[in-house]
Amino acid sequence: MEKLTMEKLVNYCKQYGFIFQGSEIYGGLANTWDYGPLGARLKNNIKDSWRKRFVQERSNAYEVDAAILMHPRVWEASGHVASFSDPLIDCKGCKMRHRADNLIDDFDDTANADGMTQEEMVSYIKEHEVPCPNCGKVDYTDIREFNLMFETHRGVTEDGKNKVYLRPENAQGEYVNFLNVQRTMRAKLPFSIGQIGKAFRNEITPGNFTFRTIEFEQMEYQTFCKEGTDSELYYYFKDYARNYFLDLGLPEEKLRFHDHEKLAHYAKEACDIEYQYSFGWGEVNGTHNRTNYDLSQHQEFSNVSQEYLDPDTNEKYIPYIIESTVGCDRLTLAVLDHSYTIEELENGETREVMKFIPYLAPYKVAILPLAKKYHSEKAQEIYSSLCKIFPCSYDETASIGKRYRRQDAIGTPFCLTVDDETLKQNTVTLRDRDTMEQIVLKIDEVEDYVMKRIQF
RNA sequence: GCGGAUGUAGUUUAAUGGUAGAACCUCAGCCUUCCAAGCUGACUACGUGGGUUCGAUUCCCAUCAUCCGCUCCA
Repeated sequence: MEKLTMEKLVNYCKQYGFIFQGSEIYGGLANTWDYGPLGARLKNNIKDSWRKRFVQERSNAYEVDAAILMHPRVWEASGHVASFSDPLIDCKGCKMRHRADNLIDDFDDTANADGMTQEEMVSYIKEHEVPCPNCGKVDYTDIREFNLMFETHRGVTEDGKNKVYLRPENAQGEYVNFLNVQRTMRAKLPFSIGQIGKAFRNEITPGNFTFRTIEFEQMEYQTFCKEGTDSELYYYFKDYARNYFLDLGLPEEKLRFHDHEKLAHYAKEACDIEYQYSFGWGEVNGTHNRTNYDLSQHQEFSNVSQEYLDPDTNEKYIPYIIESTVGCDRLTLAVLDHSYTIEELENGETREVMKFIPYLAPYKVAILPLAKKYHSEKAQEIYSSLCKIFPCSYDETASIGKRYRRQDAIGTPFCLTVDDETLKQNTVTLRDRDTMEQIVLKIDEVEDYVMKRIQF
C-alpha cells in the first residue's frame, strides 16, 4: 500500500470539498483553513458524537456555550496574562532564538528568572555574560514579549483600558459559570460542564495542515468534584476519552497515552492521548487534574465565593476540577487521516477512498437513478423524502459505476439505485459500501434499515 | 522568527525571452439497465507586486503561501 503523506491528504481534502486553504483567492492566510461542505458535515458529526458521549449519555453533565470575549480579569485570574507569553530573545551571532528565562535558568538554576521583569533579565544576561548555548557569543537583541493571546479592543479608542482578549482556551467559560450551572441544574458534585467552541492562540509555528492553527475548536469537559475523589476521576476520564476515539473508528495501535512530566501552572496530573498521524504522533486529547486552582483564583480575583456546600456532610469547600479536552480540528484530522485509503483494484489500478464509520459520513445515502431517462423522476421523489431523515446526495450524471466510485471517494456508506423494478414493484437496490453487498428493499423499509446502521 | 526547497487549470504535469500543450476531473449532448465504457463538444492556469526588456510565465528583487528541518507549543 502506498504511504500516505500529509500533502496527499491536503490535496484530497481540497479536491473533494472537505477542507480549503483560508482566504485562498488572496494567496492564503497562514495557518487558517476553511471547512468545505463535506468537511463541515464531518466536523459537525464529530461534535455531535462528542455531545452524545460526554453530555447526553452521562448523568449530571451539562453543556454551555459561553462568550469568546471575557472580562480581562478572567485572564489575570487564570494566569494567562502573566505566563501565557514568552520572553523571546535572538542571538545576533547565529540567529538562534531563545527564551530569555530559560537562558538564565540553564545558566544558573538559582537565578530564578521567573521572578524577573524583562529589564532585569536583560541586565542579568549582560552582567553575567550568559553565552548563547549554540554559538557561545554574548550579543543579543532586546527581549520581545510574545503573548500568545490575541488582543482586540472594544469601543472606539484603542487604549489599555478597553483591551479584551480572544480566549486562548474555553475552560474559563465553564469555570465562571460553575455556580450558575450548579444552582440552575440543582446539580450535586460530582457534575460536569462541557463546551464546544473556538479558541485562539497567536502562535508563529508552522502547522501540519489543520493540526496547529491560530484559531481552533475545542471540545472541553470539566468535572467538578471533591478533593480526594479527583485522582480516581482523572484515571476514569483518560480511559473514557480513549474509548470514545475507538468508537469513532480510530485504531488501537494508532493511539497512545503520554504522561506529562513538565506540568502547567495549574496542573497536578496531566496526560495526553496522542494519535499517530502521517506526520508523526500528535496530541488529540488532554486530561488534566487542575485541582482547585482555577476556582480559587476566581474566588480571589472576583471576590465571589466559589465554595460548594456539600449537602451530605455540610462541609464547604472549593471543588477540584478534572478537565478532559479534545481538539475538535485535531480529531477531525485524525479521522480524515485514518479514513483516507488507497485501494488496489483487480486490474492493478489504484483509487482513493474515504472509510468513515457510517455515523460520521457526510452523506448517508446516495440516490442514483440507473438510467437518467427512465428513473430520474422516481429517484428524485425518493430523494426528497429521505433527505428529511438524514443527509442524502443525488447524482444522475455519468455511468452508474462512476457514480458508485464518486460516493466511495467521499465515504458515503449506502448507495440506493432506482431501476425498472422500482417503478413496477416499489423496490430499490441498496449497496453497502463496507460489505459491497446489494440488497433489495421496499422503499418504505429503507429509512429503518439505514437508521439502524448509522447509529453511534 | 531562522535555514533549505517549491509555486503553470480543481488535480497531475509539458514547453517557452514573442502571453501556454496534455491527461484525469467537471459540465452539456449522443449512447448506455449495476461498479471509473465510448464518441462529440465546452469550461478552466503561469501565486501576488515591482524591476530589467520593444516584449517576462521564463531573468532579477520583494512579498504571500505550501512542504522539510530548527525554534516554539498549558
